[in-house]
This record gives sequence, structure tokens and C-alpha cells, in this order.
Amino acid sequence: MTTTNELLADLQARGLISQCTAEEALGEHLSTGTRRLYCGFDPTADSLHIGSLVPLLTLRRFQLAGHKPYALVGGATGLIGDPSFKATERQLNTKDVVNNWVEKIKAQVSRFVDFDDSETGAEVVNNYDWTGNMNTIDFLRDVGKHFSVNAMIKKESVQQRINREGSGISFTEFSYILLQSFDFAELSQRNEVTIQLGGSDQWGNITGGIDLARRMYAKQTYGLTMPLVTKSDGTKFGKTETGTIWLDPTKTSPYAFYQFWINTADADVYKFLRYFTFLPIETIAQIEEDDKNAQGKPQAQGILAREVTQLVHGAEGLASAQRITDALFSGDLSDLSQSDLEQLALDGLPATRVTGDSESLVELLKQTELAKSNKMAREFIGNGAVLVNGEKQTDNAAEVARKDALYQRYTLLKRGKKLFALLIWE
RNA sequence: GGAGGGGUUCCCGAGUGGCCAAAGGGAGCAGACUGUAAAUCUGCCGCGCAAGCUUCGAUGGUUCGAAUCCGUCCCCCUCCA
Repeated sequence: MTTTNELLADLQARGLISQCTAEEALGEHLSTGTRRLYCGFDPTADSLHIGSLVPLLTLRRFQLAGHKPYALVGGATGLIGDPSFKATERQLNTKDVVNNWVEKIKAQVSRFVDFDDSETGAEVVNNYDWTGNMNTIDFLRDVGKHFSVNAMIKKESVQQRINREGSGISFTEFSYILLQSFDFAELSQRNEVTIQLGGSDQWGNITGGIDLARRMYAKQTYGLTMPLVTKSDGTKFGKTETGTIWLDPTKTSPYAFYQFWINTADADVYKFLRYFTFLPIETIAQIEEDDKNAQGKPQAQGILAREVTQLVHGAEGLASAQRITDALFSGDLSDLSQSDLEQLALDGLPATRVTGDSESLVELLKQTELAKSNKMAREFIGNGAVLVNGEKQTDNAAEVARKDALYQRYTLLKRGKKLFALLIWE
């Protein structure tokens, strides 16, 4: 792929382009004016997770390059459910639930783009606004007529649902592409949006919209997809033992978020720097070069964690994540003041309240979910995997007492290399 | 509708009356090594301190004793029509 457009060239260098329509024409289009583009986010939970980070940041890249981003929150499409590459039909959520999620996701999305009054100021739109009250007959006549079921059935994104026995596809989900296509057509007509971004699984939905915009309104539009983020070891990106990494700080603390990035494999970290940070591509290449030449611990994970945590949780979130990380991984617990400890709990270190004067270590490991059964707890203790206030504890019958707590109030439990829990004596 | 093959612990996959809480592999977890890596080696890997208890699609039987045998039911796959 060759392009003279600077933005496209950068995206390409970062590996952020999976597919795109009429690349030369798109480059020309972007080089000759402030363009409007959109990317949709369906409310499938009360928060986005890091899977949405690539599109979100790409919107911002376009904005920084002088274009106007529209973040679309799928108040309507979220009620239907995108079947693209999904193995099974999803459970429908109630309108109340989805509405509630729409509001939360609107707020989240808003943090990634700037909303000034300039030409490139971002906007958030909700597709429920133009589809919610549309009547069925109009929809079928005006939109449906432009779609060929023969073509829809052939789409790779629904193939496994069409073919596979035991998991069909409902008419509802099958119709999803019409709604998303209609979004693009409407945005092209109402707001002069000309480009749609999405993950590579959205290609079918995006090209559907391009066709519809042309047929309904004779609008020329473009589409661009980003690759799905994959990891070198083949496991799914964005999940840990503890679960999904959310963008909402009350669901995944900035500390846990920061730790997620710190733990990125060497084999993935430079790619992730290109995907998830705004560091210039040359800077990233330099980091990689430096790491290669220096032996020992690479700097890339730290840079990645700082950059992304800053982007998602701001300076304060980053500071709290680093505060906990420093306290837990580098130093000596005696460096921690009482207010530091208090802060750790507020900052998102898993904390458990305990009453009484003492409790067995086995029981506490279970309560803090550091061990999932007594048996496991004993095994961890026996293996020397458990530290109480920094001291290795190998006695299965050990008790943890309030009087030994830091400041008579806090006990820090560590299991394995990187799992911690704070006990707060009440 | 007819013929056959299956459903085993997170996954794959052995096991066809007691030696089976169930081989082997993978995943996961812990220890050593290290960089809060990778690779490697070691250990753990249903619950219980233990006696023991609960697992092999569901259910009801046979038996001193079943994941293994029999009945019924549910689900999946292949071939034929």
C-alpha cells in the first residue's frame, strides 16, 4: 500500500490498517480538507473494555490530524446485537438497561477526543435518535429494499451462524447490518460524515453502509478497519486471570490497569506501543533498538503502561497506579506511612476488612481470594509463596494478629510474585 | 424416517465391573532461575486437617461394589433416505 497522506502513512506504519476502501482516493480525500468520520460503540456492558481502545484512539489520531470525529453510541444497535463473527445468538437486554449503559459509555468515549468549538471538535451521537421512532414500513421500504438477502447470507461474518447446526441466527440479529448501514447513510446525509472506522470484524457492516449511502443519497463514502489485537502466545487479548480489563476505573482500578500493561510480553510490547500510544513511530523504533542493545529488563513495558494509563485514567490515575506499584514491588514496606496505606486501599488495591484480634492465615487467604480453597491456601504457604507484611510465612497453622499489623491497622498479604491484598483491621 | 458413533474432571483425550478422584497432553497456579519477562526444571492441579465426602450428559435399576452392565430420557456427530 502506498499513500501520500501523512495520517494514513502513520496508521499504516503502526500496523493499524487492516482493510480500507479506495486507498488512493481516501488519501486524497483526507489530504484535501477537514473530513468527518465516525466509529460506533455498542453498549453491551456498562463500560467499554480495552478491546475498544484501538478504535477510540484511532478516532483521536484522526482528530489530531485535523479531522472531526463522531463517536456513535449504539442506543439502537445495542438493542439488536451485532452477529458479526459471534458464535451464538445473544441475550437481549431491556431498553432500560441499554439506556443506562448508553449514558455511561457516552461519558467514557468522551474522554478520548476533544470537544472544543473548532472545526474538528468531536461530537457524540446516538443512533437511537434517528432509528428509534422509525416505523417498520418505512424502514423496510426505504432501507430494506437496498439489501440483497442473497448477498447478506454470503457474508463471512454470519457464515458460522448460517451453517452451523445448533446455533442459528434470528431475524433480529440478521437485520443488524441494515441498522448499522443506515447509520452511516444517515450520518453522511445529515452531518457530511464520509468515513467510518471499525475493527476488522466490522468490514461487512461498513461496506454495507457505503453501499447504502450511495444508493439512498448518492454519497461517496469510505471505510477503514483496524486489526483485532492479538497476542504472540495466542491467548485472547484483554483478559487476565481476574477477568476483563475495563476502562471504567471502578471496574478495573488504575493500578490493575497499569499492571496489565506492565505484564505485556516482550514479543508484543513494541506492537502495542504502536497501537496504543501516540509516541511517534520513530521514538518507538528507538525504544526497541535500545532495549535490544541493553541486556536485562526492557524499558518498553514501563513506557507502555505509563502512556496508556495516562491516556485512560489521566495523570491522577497514573500516579496512584505507580504509587501502589512502587510500594508493592520495589520497596520496603516500612517506607509506607499510615496515609500511604490508607491511600492504597482507595487507589484500588484489593482490600478486605477484618474484625477481631487475630485470624488464621489460611482463612484470610481464602477471604481475600488469594486462595480459592483451604487446601490451596495451605499449599501456597507450604511452597513459601505467602508473605505477611513482607515476611515469608511457612507455617500452615499461622495466625495473623491485629497487634502485628502495620500501625495496628493494616496487614499486607502477598501470594506469589504479584498478587496482593490489604487487610484492614476494624 | 433408517443405520451407526459419541457425551469423562477448565480444554483435548484414555479408561469398558473393584488396583479410578479417574492415564496422557494442554491450560492454570506455586517454587527455583530471571526482568513483576520468555525458555527451562520441580511441585500442585474436585472438596476436606483428617476420617471421609461429592464427581465421569440426566434419571431409575442390577451388583457386596459401576465412569464402566441394563432401562428410560436429553444432547451432539457421521452416513443413508
